[in-house]
Amino acid sequence: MSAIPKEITIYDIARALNVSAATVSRGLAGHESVNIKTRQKITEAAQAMGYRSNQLASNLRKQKSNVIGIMMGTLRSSFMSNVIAGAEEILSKAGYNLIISQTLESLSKEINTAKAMYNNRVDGLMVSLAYETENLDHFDSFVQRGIPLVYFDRVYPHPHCIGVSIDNVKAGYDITEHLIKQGCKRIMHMTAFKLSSVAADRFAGYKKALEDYNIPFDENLITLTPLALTDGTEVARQMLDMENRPDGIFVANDACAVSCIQELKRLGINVPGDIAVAGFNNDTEACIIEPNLTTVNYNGYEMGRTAATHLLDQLIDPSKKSEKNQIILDSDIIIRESSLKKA
Amino acid sequence: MSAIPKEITIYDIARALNVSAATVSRGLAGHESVNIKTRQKITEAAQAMGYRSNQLASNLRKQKSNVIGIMMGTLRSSFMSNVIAGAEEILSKAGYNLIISQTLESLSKEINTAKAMYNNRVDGLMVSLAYETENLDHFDSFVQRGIPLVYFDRVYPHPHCIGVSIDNVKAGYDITEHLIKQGCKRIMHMTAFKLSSVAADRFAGYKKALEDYNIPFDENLITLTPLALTDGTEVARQMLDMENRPDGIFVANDACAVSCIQELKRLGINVPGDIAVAGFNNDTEACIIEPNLTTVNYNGYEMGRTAATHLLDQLIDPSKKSEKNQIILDSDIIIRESSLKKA
DNA sequence: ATGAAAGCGCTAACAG
DNA sequence: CTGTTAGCGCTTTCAT
Repeated sequence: MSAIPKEITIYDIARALNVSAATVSRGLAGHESVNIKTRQKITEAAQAMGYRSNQLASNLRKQKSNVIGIMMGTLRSSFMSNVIAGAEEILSKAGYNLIISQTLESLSKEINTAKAMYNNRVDGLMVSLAYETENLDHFDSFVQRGIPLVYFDRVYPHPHCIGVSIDNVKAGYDITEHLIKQGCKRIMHMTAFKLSSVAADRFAGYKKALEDYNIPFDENLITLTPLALTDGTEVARQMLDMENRPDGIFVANDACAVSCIQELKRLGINVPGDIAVAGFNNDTEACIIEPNLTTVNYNGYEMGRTAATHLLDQLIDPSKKSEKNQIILDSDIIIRESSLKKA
Repeated sequence: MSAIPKEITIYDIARALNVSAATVSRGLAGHESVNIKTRQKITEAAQAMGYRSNQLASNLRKQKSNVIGIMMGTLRSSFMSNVIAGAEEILSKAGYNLIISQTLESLSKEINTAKAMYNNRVDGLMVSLAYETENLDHFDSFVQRGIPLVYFDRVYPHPHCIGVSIDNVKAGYDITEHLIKQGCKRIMHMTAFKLSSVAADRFAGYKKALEDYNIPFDENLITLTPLALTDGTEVARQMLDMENRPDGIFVANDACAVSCIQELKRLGINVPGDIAVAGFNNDTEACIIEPNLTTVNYNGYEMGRTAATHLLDQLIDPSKKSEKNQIILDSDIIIRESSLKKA
C-alpha cells in the first residue's frame, strides 16, 4: 500500500518556477497578459508535477459551482434517459456538470430535492414536476436569486421561467380523434388525480375532440387517480361493472394503460375488439404488452437539448429573458394494435 | 426587477446572536457539544434570516465534494436509465450527489471525462467502459489517490477495483444453446471489434455451447465490428452472399441485431424461418422490431444499486477492500419470435 | 508582464 | 460549552 502523493497547488508551481501564485493562476487560465514563454513554462511544470486544479477552491472563490441540476419524477423511462442524454450533451460541451435527482413523484421529496440543489448552489436547474405538485413555491428561492430555471415536460406555466413541453391539448385531441375514427362512441379518460397543467391539457384535448365529433361529454367516463399501476387495474374492473360499458379508453400514461390492458384481458375482455386502449409517452412497455399499445410519442432527446440550450442562454446573459417562455415541441401518435378496431 | 438579496453567512448569524462563527457552525451541524438552547437559537435565526449553508466553502474546507461521478457509453437506453435510477437512490440517501457524463463510446472522450471528473474532485466514480477502451490507464489517477472506483456492466478485470457485471460467459452460452435447440447448425456470432472482456466473455460462452453440442467452430462465422447500426446492415448482406448460408446469428447487442433483422427482411430473408436472430441487452427496440427480438435481459436497477452500495462501502471504510472484487449479478434470456423456429 | 495581499465561507485544532 | 485562530487553494483587484 503506497502512500498517497501530496496534492500539488499553484504555490508549488510558483515556487518551482520562481514566480508568484497569481502568475501561475493566470498562466493556467491562458490569460493573454502573461508572457507567452512564462505561460508555456507554467503549463509544462504543471504537467510535470502532476498538478490538478482544485475546482473546490475555484468554485468558492468564483461563487459558482459549474453544476446544473436536473430533477424529475423518475428516470426509469426511455423518455427521460433521452432527455438527460440531450441535456448532458449540450451542457458538457459548455463546461457544465449535470447532477441528477429523482423525486419519485412525491411532493415532499421534490421540495427537499429543490432545497438540496439550492444549497449545493447549482448554477441552473431543469425540472420536470412530480405528479403531486400543485404549486411552485418551493422554487421561489431560485427565482429570487436569479438562478435560471427551466421546466420541461411536466410544466406549470410560470411567468418568470421557461417551460419546454409538447402541445398536450393537441396530443390529447389527436389520440381521442383516432379512437373516434376507430368507431368508439363511449370513450373513457383516465388522468391524474391532481390535475397538473399537463394532465389538464390532455383532458382539454379529449373534450375538444368529442365536441368536434358531436359525442356528448359524460362526466362518468372520467377517472381521476394518481395514475399508479394499481389504478389501471382498478379502472379495468370498474369498466366491467358499468351499465353502459365504454368501448374505448384514453389513459394519460403508458404504465397505467398497460396495467389496465392486463386486467381487461384477465377479465376476458377483448382489446381492442371490446375496448380500444390508448396511452401516452411511448414508454418501453408500450411494445411489450400484447396487444402493443397505441400512444403518443415525443422526442425526449430534443426536449433535453432544447431545455438545456435555453438554460445556457440565460446563464450567459441573464437579462435576455426570451420573449416566448413557453416552448412547444412536436409530438405524434403511434398507432399500434391496442386501438385498431378496423384492420 | 427586484434586487437579489444578500447571501447570509454564519458570520451574520453569529453577529445577530452574539456568539462566535464557530459556535454557529457547530450548532448548524447539530454538534452535541453545543448547548441545546444555543443550538435552537441558531437554527431559528438561520431560518429567519434566510440562511443557506455554502457547500462550496464547506467542500473546500473539507476537501470533499460530496459528489459521485458516473460515466458510460451512452445513457440513451432503458438499461442505463435503470442503473442510474438505482445508483441515485442509494447515493442520495447517503447524502451524495450524482454527476453524469456520457463517453459516446469514444476512448478519447472517456479519457477527457475521467480527467474532468478527477479535476472536479468527485469522491468516487462509477464507470461502464466505452467499446473502444482497451486499457484502464486513464483511471490510474483515481487508484493512486485512493478514490473509490467501481466498474459496472462493461468491466475490465482490475486488481484494485470492484467490478459489477453479469456472467457474460453464461449468458452467451445460454443464448447460443437456445439457438442450437431451435435447430440451428451454422450460427454466426457478431461481436465487438475490439474484444472487451464483456464481448470476449460472450464469445467464450458461444464457443463453449457449440463445443458442448458438438458443433464445429467455424472462424468464418465470426464478425468483428464496432457494433454500430450500419454494421448490422452490412453483416446481413454478407450472410446473403455466403456459400454456406448460416441459419442463425447471435449478435452481441440489440441495436445491431435489430438493424440486422431489418436488412434481412429487406433482402427477403425470413426471420426466424431462414435465419434465427438473437441479441443482447433487452433494449427498447427489442420489442418494437418485427419479429420481436430474443435477447438477454438483466436488471439495471439492481446493478446500479449494487455498484453504488459497494462504492459507499469503500467511501465509509477505505481499508475494507472487499474480498471478492468481481460481483456477478443474475441475467436471463428472453425468448421472443426472432429465434423461434419451432412453434 | 508580474507581484502582494486580501478574501470567498466554512471547519477544526487548540485553548480556555 | 464557547471563542480564537488559522487555513483550505484559488482569483482578483491594485500596485508596480
